[in-house]
Amino acid sequence: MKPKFYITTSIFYASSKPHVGNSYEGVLTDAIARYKRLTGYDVIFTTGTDEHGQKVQNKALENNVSPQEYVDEISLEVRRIDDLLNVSYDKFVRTTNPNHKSIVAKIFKKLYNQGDIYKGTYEGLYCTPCESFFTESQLIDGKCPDCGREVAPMKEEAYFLKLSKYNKWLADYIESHPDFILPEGRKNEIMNTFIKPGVEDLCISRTSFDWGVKVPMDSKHVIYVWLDALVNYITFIGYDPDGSSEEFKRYWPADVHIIGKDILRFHTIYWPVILKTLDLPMPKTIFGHPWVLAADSDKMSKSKGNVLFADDLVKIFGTDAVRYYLLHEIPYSHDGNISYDLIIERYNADLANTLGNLVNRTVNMVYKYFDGEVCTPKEFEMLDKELIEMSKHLLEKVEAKMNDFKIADAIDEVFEIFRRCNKYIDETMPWVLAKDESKQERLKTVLYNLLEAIRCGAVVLQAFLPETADKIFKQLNTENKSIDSLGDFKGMDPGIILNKPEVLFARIDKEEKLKELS
RNA sequence: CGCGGGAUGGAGCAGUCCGGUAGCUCGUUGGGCUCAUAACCCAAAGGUCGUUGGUUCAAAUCCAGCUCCCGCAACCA
Repeated sequence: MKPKFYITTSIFYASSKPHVGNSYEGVLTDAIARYKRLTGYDVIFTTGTDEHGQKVQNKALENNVSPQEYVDEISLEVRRIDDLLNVSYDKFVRTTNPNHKSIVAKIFKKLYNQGDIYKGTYEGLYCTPCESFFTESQLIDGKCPDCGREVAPMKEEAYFLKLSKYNKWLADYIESHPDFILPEGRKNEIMNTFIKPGVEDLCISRTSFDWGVKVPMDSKHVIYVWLDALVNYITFIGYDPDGSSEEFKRYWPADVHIIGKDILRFHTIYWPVILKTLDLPMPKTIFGHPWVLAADSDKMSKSKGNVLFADDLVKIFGTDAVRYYLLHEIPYSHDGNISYDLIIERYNADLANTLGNLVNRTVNMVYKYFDGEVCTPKEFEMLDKELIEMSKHLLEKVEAKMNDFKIADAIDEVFEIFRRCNKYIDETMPWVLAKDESKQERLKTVLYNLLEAIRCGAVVLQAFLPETADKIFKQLNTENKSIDSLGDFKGMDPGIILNKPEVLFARIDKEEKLKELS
């Protein structure tokens, strides 16, 4: 039986359309999921939308639609963009799902019954017209930040999760599991900022709005959205306090939650405590990825007018170009930039020149010299060794990078092969061999080596640029796409006729394109 | 003194833990080649590694101070 691998994105908060920075998470997670499938894992990959809460309710009101109609639309949009990016999720979860809601209520009740949730009083500064509590630090000139009116101290009944009780346990757990929070810098941040100072009990009910899961037996309270959202990781694979599904038993705990660095706190403090109270094992890793910022290193925001949307980028550059940019150009642990200018640079240099042109010139030569036929290689030389060895050992290099979540470096290992191929062509000069009748066998071997090296690269590329990998296989006219075919450098079958060369990535005239886009 | 991250040739990054010729991709310039998408290959120019001081035979790397940038410090998710 295949080993299992459960991977998730966070679920996107359905208050507005996701920009390319938000979509990044899906692509990043998808690359890992595809890689794991490719390397023999039984993968389950979930993503989705988080649809309750005050902000959603307000947005719906602004748009004159019901909250449900509002989230239906956003959720559909999120899924449409994920699909456009070839994000290969197995389940698209939505927190408005009835089963999910009923399990959330059950969980709440269970924790209440066992004393991990208790009824207490919330004290804060309250603005009556706005029906909202604020903290001291949120106030503007001591007044309500929304309407500017006076606020008054108020008390209200509320439910709390006993975080404080688990503070020590959590600190120990994080310290003794170095891979629990990655990258390491994030772990330190969480420990120093929140856990070492000590966490207070968390208020997990709200009364100022009603778009959410009702607290069982106390229906004027709505369950805090984060509790609702976090448990999606277990409810959608069949967790039930009264008896979980086989699926749940097989896949939980998650192998990795891929989330944005901004919500690390919720995933590394609240989530582990919730799991602990449910007596469930912890996810193996929580990976906090960086942000994708606009070119000037600014956060994308409507007011700044620097928002890029993934679907627009796909229209202009194609799915794999966008995937490539996101996967290869965003650094491992700190924020990266994106702009038309930068995308075009990467597109031309890596996708069009290094990869596209390589495939094109190689297939062309096979046509020109042997009518497209793949010939049996018979005359190897020392010169071939480096290329062959690189191809044979590609997987182990990629594997090492992937295990550290260094996706960009993993892709680069693949492109290293393509760069080596281009160099190999110069070294062997097939066009010179072609003119010499006595060098035909050598020429066949050179071309075979090139085709096979490209095929090896394409096999791994399936994890990152699935569409492009398929196009390459099609030109090579091979179905030999499995990871097992990488070991012996014999994956191309002699005798087959390649398909006619097709341009994978047409070069973009940068000036012209930028002009067109502005 | 709130906590943390960052500052490396024109751009984006690696190297910093375990001091010892500053590396990669791109861009620029020159050359080569002609199978190919003005592509590919080779070479060169370009950095006193934010700043000041310290330790050392030797510091991008260790230590201390300083400057600038960015996150976090919300009962919004």
